This record gives sequence, C-alpha cells and structure tokens, in this order.
Amino acid sequence: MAQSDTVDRILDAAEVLFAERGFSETSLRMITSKAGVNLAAVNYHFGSKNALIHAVFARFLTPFSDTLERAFDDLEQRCNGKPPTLDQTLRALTESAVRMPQRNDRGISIFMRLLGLAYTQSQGHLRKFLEQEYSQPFGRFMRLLKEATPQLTAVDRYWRIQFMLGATAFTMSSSDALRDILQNKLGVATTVQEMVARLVPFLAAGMQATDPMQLAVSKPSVA
Amino acid sequence: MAQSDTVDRILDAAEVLFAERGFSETSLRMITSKAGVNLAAVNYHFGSKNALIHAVFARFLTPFSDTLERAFDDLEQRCNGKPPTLDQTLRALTESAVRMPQRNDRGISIFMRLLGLAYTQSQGHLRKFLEQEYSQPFGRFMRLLKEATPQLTAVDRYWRIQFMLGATAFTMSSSDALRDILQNKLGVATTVQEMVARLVPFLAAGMQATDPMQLAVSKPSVA
DNA sequence: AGTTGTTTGAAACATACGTTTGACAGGTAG
DNA sequence: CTACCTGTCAAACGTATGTTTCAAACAACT
Repeated sequence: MAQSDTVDRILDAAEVLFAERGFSETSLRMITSKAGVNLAAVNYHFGSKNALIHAVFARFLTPFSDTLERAFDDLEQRCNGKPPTLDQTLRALTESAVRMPQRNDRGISIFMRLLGLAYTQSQGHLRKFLEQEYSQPFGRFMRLLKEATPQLTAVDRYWRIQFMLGATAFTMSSSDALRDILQNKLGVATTVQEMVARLVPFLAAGMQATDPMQLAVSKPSVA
Repeated sequence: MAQSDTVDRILDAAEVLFAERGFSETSLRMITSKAGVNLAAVNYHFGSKNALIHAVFARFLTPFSDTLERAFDDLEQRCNGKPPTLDQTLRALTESAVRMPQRNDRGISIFMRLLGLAYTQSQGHLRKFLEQEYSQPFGRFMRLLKEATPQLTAVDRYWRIQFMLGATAFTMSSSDALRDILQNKLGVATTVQEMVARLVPFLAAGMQATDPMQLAVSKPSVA
C-alpha cells in the first residue's frame, strides 16, 4: 500500500502523549519513538508540529461535529417549532460525545482530555484553527442555549456558559485521574458515562440558578 | 540594603509572564530581561526554575492561606455550633481571595490566572508542592463543604466538588480574556469582583441540584 | 585600610528542541 | 532497463533552553 500506516501510528501516539503531557511538553522525538517511526516522518507527512496538533484534533473533531449536527437536527425535529429545553440540549451534546466510535476504552478519556487542553493551554494557533474549522456547530449550540434560557440576560448567560465550559473542560481533562482517586478513596468505580450523567444536572442547575446579581447587590462586601 | 530588590523584581516579572504565557512557555531569559536583572540571578537566588515557580505561588498563597483560615474562624464562630451554609462557605473563600492586598489593579487577575494554571497545567512538581504546603486550609474547606451538604452522598459530593473546581479554575485561568470578549461583544465592562459574584450562585445551585441519578426531564429546581 | 562574605555580570556549557538535508529503497510506468 | 515518484532513514543544522562558571563589584565589619 502506498500510504503506509505511518500517519496513523503518529496520530495515535501523538494523541495519547498530548493528552498525558500537554503540547509543549511533548516533543516530536517522544511521539516518533512511541510510534516506532523516524523523526523526520512528522515533518514529512504533516509539515510541522503545529500542523500535527491540528491533525490530531481534526481526526476526532470532524466526525464528532457531524454527529452533533445530526443530533441537533433530530432534537429540533422532535420539538417541531418549540425550542429544546436546556436539559435536552446538554444531553444531545454529551450523548453525541459519549457515543462517538472509540478506538478503545481510553478513547473517550483522551478525547475529553484533549478538549480540555484545547481550551486551557493558551496555544494561539490551536484556538484559531478550531474557531474557523468548527464555528458552525459551536454557534448552533450557543443559539440553542440562548433559546433554552430566555430568562437570562445576555451578560448572565455569557458568564454561565463560561462556567459550564469550565466545569466540563476541567473535569474532562482530568477525568482519568479523578476516577482513579475516587476508586482509591471510596472504592467506587465510575464510568465516563456516569460522570457525564452527574455533570449535566449540575450544569443545568447552575445555568438556571436564581438571579446572581440579586444576592450580590443585597450584600455588598462587609469590608 | 544587603538584600537588594532583585528577588522581588524577579518575582514580579515571573508572576506576570507565567500568568500570561504559562510555565513551560516562559523562559528564564524572558523573566530576567523583563525584570532588568542578570540571567544568573534566578539560579543564584532561587536555585532553579521550578523553585522560582514555587516561590511565585508561595508569595501570594501563604498570606491568602492565613486570611482564609481567619475567615473560616470568623465564620464558624458566627455560626456557633451550627455548620455554616454552602453559600457562606463559598463566600468566605471568594471574599478572602478578592480582599487580598493587591500590588496593583491586575493583581487579582494574575492571582486567579495562576491558580487556574496550577490546576490545569500538569506540572507534577507544582501540584506536589501545593499539596504538602497548603493541605490544611484545603482540607478544612473540604470539611466545611461536607457539613454544608449533608444530603449528598460521598460520591455525589466528590464529583460536584470537582465540577466546582473546574468552573472556578477555568474561569479564573482565562478571566482576563473572558472579560475582554465581553467588553468587545456586548460593550459591558466587568470587574473580577462581579465575575466572582456571578460564579458563587452558579456553584451553589449546581452543588445543590436534585439527585443527578434520577432522570430529570426538565425543571431542575434550586433548593 | 583591609578582610570577608554576598551579590552581580558576561560568557560559556551541555542539552534538547523543531526542522532540513541528502542518500537510499520500493514500487510503477514508459 | 531507465526514469520517476513516494516514503524512510541517519545525520546534521540552527536555535533556544536551564544551568554553571569565575572574575569583578559591592557591602559590612574589625
């Protein structure tokens, strides 16, 4: 075969190492030696380390983006006319993520962790790449959120969406470690699906909390 | 003065650059040139780059830790006997953070961003340092959380605390960027204090959401 | 002043990084 | 067979990093 599996070996190794150690802390030499390929292969097949990072994200984000669009289509059709509820919208998102075809058990964890890193590590090129590549499903999700929370002001909604993103990205990005700790501390084994099932009500409740400024204004710091 | 201000110049520069770019992405040469000191000064005064990172955290985390302990003391005394509520506990934390003596306007932002990075960037040495240095106030906070949410199972509480940490750390770690976006998009200027005031009700509501494992269709209620 | 211990300074060190090079193998087509 | 494209390989390149060195400057004290 002309296109050997070198490209996939590199992507597999890179995705695991990036998830474990972050982008700057993972060298091309680590990746290529884990993949069992020559160092020059990365620059030959991808052009640069940044392009490899983009390729790692594109490989799982593009199918996920398609799955998500279809989930939103289904959801809006089921609601015919009426805007979907917040809970429905969140579930469409999380179930799309959890149901993505996984290469193995750790697939979903790596997926999550990478998403967390993408938001967290201030890699300018990555953010730019993701924004202009996946702006459509992201924008659609935002629109659904807006329609599901008409009671919120734009500013309130903005901040609460950030809080949601944070809780999600952070939990995802350390989901493995958190599950391990839980196993050791309380002797409870947890699946990623259960974790997500716990996350959604938390987010929905936070998103729909009573007016935050009411509390803040009525109690202006007792300095 | 024997001990010149070299140490403080380095800490000032390092704290700003770390907050802006992360740890790995900030070189000692950037720090020393911003501080206007010789490159060797870092290794002379601190020993290593990692030790400098620890010193940056210790400089604001130690006073914060003390302030927090006193805030908890006050709180428990005011409640004499009864365990403080979740809202009271969270406010004791956030108000201690916001009221820390700041060197300048950006002080609180940098403080927040660094805390976010500490959780986010998987620097093993940093996590170890923070754990063994500030385990006491952290443990006390966890104990207060437990007493404030007796209705939760240990597992539920564990996950929800992670969600809270995530929303907080993430928002903190990009608080500057998020405030800028809000300014540009909606023309609204926000202080860090307002941001925190919005965060607390979100966290409290999520923390007290109805049982996550039962299927909620819509309508999550808040306490 | 002279001595001692501390702090700075310019330069070098060893190492690791991303990237490039050029030689070489394998298959395909003319 | 020759010519050619594609992919692999070992080696090197240039640069940036954290750290070390050692002499000079400084401060404090007798």
